[in-house]
Amino acid sequence: MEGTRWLDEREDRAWRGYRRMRRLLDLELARELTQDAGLSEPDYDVLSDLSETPQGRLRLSELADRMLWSRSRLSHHLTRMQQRGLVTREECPDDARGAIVVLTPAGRDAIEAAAAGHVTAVRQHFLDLLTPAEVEALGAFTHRVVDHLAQNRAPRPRRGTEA
Amino acid sequence: MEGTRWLDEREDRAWRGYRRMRRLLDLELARELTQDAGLSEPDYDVLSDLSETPQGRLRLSELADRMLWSRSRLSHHLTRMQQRGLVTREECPDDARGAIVVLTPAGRDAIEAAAAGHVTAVRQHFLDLLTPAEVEALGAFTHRVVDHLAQNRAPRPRRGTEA
DNA sequence: GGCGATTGGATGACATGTCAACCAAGACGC
DNA sequence: GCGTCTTGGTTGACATGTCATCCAATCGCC
Repeated sequence: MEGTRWLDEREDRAWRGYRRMRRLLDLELARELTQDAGLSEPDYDVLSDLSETPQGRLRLSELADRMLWSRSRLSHHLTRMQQRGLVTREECPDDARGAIVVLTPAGRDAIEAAAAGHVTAVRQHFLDLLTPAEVEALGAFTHRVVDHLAQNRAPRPRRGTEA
Repeated sequence: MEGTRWLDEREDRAWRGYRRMRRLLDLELARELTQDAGLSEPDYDVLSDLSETPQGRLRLSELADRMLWSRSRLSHHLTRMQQRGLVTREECPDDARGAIVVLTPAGRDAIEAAAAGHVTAVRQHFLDLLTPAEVEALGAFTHRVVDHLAQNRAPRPRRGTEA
């Protein structure tokens, strides 16, 4: 790795700022979330994704893909959430191997109780500190990066010829 | 929480993009780092922060503060890194309670071997996908957010009258 | 319709992170 | 100097995440 292009001052500032912001924002959002709603960020994400579907139900693997989680992680996490009464598992009619994750009424209550406060926190500590142009730019470049990264990865449900 | 201002389309796009980018970028950077250098991201961060000091040595608490880690987390992690020979602990001359974390030659080698590849990956999957104006904007708003978040938190080394 | 390959999901062992004690040493008031 | 309060760091118990493995059900192909 001889001809490495190191980061210039501007890039270094951006990269460090990004990472520090991430960390602080995570800490703060997680703190408020547990305090106000008794949920962790992963909890919130699961409930949020579920609640965005019409019936509050999703195949486990579908949910895992949306969240970019491994099936294993999700399965473990669901077991814990299930014990708290936030979700349940149902059998899948069309594929007997499959599991359907279902939002319980308690889970629905939990996310509805948490959502407003969480969005407010996201605004207060992040979005509202940005100018409209910055928000626009953020949307633009994050999606560009996502598209780029989504390519290398997961050559769609296909033969595993990669790498 | 009646009058919640929910996210408009632009904000929602930015927020989702941000979170998805984070996740994908983490996965990819961590993947390359372990593969090419046998280090996790936390490992890399510890080594990187240490190597930025003139002597490759830092008080444990100072390092923890820089990284925004709890002392406990750092202590555990150092124990593991120490077992791999990447760092050592020394007694602190001016404060007998204190511990000084020291980069070993092997640790120095490890970070030097990893750095170029990591920076290249950061460029390839992130910075180089942004226009100079976007990099500039990223540096600007992340630091703004960091400053904001740093305020609520940690009322400096002072009496603990908070909250 | 039967057999090997793949897939969906669960599980156990292990790595990592958090939280709440704990302990020794410094700081401070007297 | 000596109680008491705080601080720096470690530790153990526990929560969470990862990885490899396993099993049953589906798929493909004949």
